[in-house]
Amino acid sequence: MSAIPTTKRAATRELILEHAYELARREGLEGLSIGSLAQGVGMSKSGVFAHFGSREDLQLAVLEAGQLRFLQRVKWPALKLPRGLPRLRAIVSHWIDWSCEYASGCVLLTAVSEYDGREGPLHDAVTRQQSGWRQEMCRAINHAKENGELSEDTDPAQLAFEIYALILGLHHDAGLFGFEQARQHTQAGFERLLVSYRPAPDRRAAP
Amino acid sequence: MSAIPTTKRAATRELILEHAYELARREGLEGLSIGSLAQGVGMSKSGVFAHFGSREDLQLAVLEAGQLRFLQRVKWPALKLPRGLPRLRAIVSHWIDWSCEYASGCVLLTAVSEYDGREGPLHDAVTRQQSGWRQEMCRAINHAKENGELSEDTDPAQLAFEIYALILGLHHDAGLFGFEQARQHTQAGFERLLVSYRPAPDRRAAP
DNA sequence: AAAAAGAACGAACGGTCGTGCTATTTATTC
DNA sequence: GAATAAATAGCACGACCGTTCGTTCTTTTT
Repeated sequence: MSAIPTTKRAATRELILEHAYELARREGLEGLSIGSLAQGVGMSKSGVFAHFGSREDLQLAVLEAGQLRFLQRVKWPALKLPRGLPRLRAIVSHWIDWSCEYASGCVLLTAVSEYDGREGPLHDAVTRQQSGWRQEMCRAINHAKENGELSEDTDPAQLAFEIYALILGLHHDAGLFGFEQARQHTQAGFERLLVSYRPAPDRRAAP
Repeated sequence: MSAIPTTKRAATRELILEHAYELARREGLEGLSIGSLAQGVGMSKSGVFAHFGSREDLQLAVLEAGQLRFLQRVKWPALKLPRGLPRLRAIVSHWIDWSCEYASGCVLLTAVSEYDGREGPLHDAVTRQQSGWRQEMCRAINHAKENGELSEDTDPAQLAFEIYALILGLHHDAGLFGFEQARQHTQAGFERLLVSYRPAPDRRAAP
């Protein structure tokens, strides 16, 4: 999944992070405890602890691991498609798949609500992560706009917000009311957005 | 804020719940600890504890208190307006105000992400709460539809989902990127939704 | 084979948690 | 004002938390 570990140390660190990521998906980064993590990987608490200088560093590492997974599941495959609407559609499509992969518990999203009110390294990391991704969404939207696939007066930040909102709705509803319905609402909402932002047809060419 | 307490017991219970609600807004229902709550109200842990048979019952009480506050801030004022689009607009407007009231930390929303993966009384209460509110949204949308203020092929559940998603986006962005921008995006998104669901104009009357 | 380095263990610390118990104080009722 | 009931305090328990420290076992280097 990532680079081949060179040292034994890096290998077990990777193993720990894998378990930690799964644990954090269920319990959140705040609910991630070293004790249960150690039990999960079959090590002692201190053995796990030694790989990260502190719990906070462990949480930061898990956050980063989560971002890596997200990017390689959502962003990278979309980069193969041409800029503009196809790539934007791919991003949203992969994003929906990613969100549906497991019923509930996206580490990155949970981290937002866990740390947006506090301060510290984790808050900073989450903020950096989120604004970075939002920026990428804006870029993808801008490409589509430049291609003439979205209306000229499209506000990229506004559309990015609306897309993000749909994904949040997906997470919300999937956990509460079930998957399929949530997925359909999200997809329908996205299509509706695209219609809403569709460029005005050329006056002369209207059917 | 609520009914006048008759007994001393009910009075201090109310007082505790007020503090607990504020605490849960910052820490979530899972982060709500009896120790810090007791310190907040100036009582002993056991004194506070005695008012609720268990921590779980305390959490349930806080959840209910949160819902009461939400309804009387968002729903009840909107009931004064006529059914249909005016009332729907009022609901969303009050909802946005409610969401912006404090930077971050809506007990009801936080509770969703805290309990949608687990099971137990809290999960059940949250689910009941959320599906109840969604149903109310659908009813308000249906009124507007019956008034001819929304397109005849409006899917109430779909629109309710999209409105809810916008509010989730508001919470998300407000905590991360600041209030004003988030509020504007939310309001603009809602207006865009209304345009998108506007009923088709009478063929003969088009300007 | 001897020596140095690295990784994991196990026990323990101080702290906080929720939750029972038993007093003691406070309010209500006669 | 005394008697009774309710409300709160105080204390202790066991569990879990993150963290530290010294030891042991394994691996690599000399």
